[in-house]
Order: sequence, then C-alpha cells, then structure tokens
Amino acid sequence: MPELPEVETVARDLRPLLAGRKVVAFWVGEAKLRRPWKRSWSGLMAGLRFGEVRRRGKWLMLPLESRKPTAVAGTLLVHLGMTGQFTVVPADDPWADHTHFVFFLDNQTHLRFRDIRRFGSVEWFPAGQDVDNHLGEKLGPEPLDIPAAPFAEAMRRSKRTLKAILLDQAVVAGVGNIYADEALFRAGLHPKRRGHTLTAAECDRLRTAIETVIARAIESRGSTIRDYVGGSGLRGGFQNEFAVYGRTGEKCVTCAGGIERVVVSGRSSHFCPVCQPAGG
DNA sequence: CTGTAATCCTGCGAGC
DNA sequence: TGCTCGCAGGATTACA
Repeated sequence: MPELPEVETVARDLRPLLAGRKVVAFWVGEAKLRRPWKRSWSGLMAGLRFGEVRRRGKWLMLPLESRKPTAVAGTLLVHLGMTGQFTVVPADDPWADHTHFVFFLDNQTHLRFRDIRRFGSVEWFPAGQDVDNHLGEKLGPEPLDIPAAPFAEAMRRSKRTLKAILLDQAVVAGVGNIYADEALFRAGLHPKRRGHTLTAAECDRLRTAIETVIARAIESRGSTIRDYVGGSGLRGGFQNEFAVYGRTGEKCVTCAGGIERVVVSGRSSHFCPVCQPAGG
C-alpha cells in the first residue's frame, strides 16, 4: 500500500524514464476511479512531452509540456490509493487486468496506470491552476524534514490519539498506517496516547522516529505487502524490516514481549505493550 | 473538538 | 472442494 516511501520510489523510477518523452497516443478505460477523469482531457494528451516528475506527500505530479516554446500545458495529479501501480514498460508487454490509463510513448514504451481496488486517481490540472497550491492547502510538511516547533505545537494542542495525528496529512504529509505504527514503536509511544500528554522529549523522539523510518524505507525502495511495485516494476524491501506492522502475536525485536493489535482511528495498530506502555 | 462508521473496491486466506 | 466472511485501508463525509 503506497505511502510516501513507495510514492517517492515510483517518482525516482519514473523521472528518467519519462523526462522528454512524447505522448504519441493515449487510452483511458471505462472503470470509475476515486476521482473522475473528464472526457475532454483525453484529447489534450497526444503530442505533449513529459517534464520532471515530482512528489508531494503521497501525491505524484507529472507535468506535460506543449511543443511550442516548451510551455507547461498542465500537470497530471496522481494518487496511487491502496493498490495503484504506475509503471513504464515495453509497449509489447501484455496488458494486466485493472489497467485504467495507458500513455503510448515515442520510444516503444508505455506509461501504464493499474489499480485493482480503484482507490487511486488521475486528474488533469491545466497550466494556470496551481497544483502545488491545491495540495499545499491540505498537506503539512514533508516527513523527511519536519520543523520542530510547529510539530510540537500541533501535539500540544491536540487531544486526539497519536495514531490519528500521524495519519492526518495536514500535520505531516505522506505517513500512512504502516509507517505510523513503525514510527510509534521506534519512539516507544503507545498509539492511543494523546498528543497533549507528550513531554518535550517524547515529542522530539516521535518527530525524529518519523524522519528515520521514512528515510530508511526510501532507502529500501518502500514496502511491498501485496500489490505495490516501483515505477519500473521492482518490488520494495522494507517489509523485511518491520518491527511491529503485521507482526501480531510475534515476538518484539527488542524485548520478550509479544506484538499486539488494536483498532485506533478505525485502523489496525500494531505495537509492543512493553516498549510502548499505555498511559503517560 | 472528539470519535466512530460508512463509502468506494477486489483479492486473499481462514474456517467450515 | 467451494462457499462465506473478515480483512486490508486513503481520503472523504455523515453523524453522535
């Protein structure tokens, strides 16, 4: 399930494969995704060239330029949802089922968007509509470099559970269920602790735990639980380094305790009751 | 300001 | 073997 490290890996993979490539044809399927693809957008794609792929939180931005004076025609805003796959493959590779978008490129390759559960989305933002601004309004800072003071302030004034706060994209952008659990373990904090109960030291530990977990996961090209693959089809490796996620009933990596699972914020949360004591 | 639950969706594995 | 059922959960919305 793509969170920031997976989306970052896709962005890094796609960047060199797409830069300067021209769209010679475009195909979009009938199945509904999380957000509608408007018919009128389809006709605009052919003839445009991809610019530099970017990422913000769990969102991918793919600028497309028109041939004339390399003016940006618009930007594709993509969310991989739960099972989205965005890959560049040889044109003669067989089409997998649940393929929803195909960009035919000028070097006998395809950029394909596949999404089994259809929680993902692809949208077109014409130049002039500020995509960064659109995302900026609902997203907090990137988790690789979290400003300490605002993070501490957000904790101090929140009575929500830590799990709910970490999943809130407006507090930190890009953290999902897996990395929230892993960060809380590394910080030694129970997922049901409330933000305002954290000491300054605990708050600092949590902030650096998020940064560390996300950074290490990116180094491992993300985590492949089921369907996730990078932009060139490679799987991730961080699932082999999980301390708590999906390890219910197994032994804690640092103590003799057993990993437990509780539901917080409607999401399953995995933690070690010894290393992450309740209360505080 | 909280939390909970439903909504979208398909595949998989456990249990019978 | 084949069925049902629970679960996976990102973002959004409705409701208590």
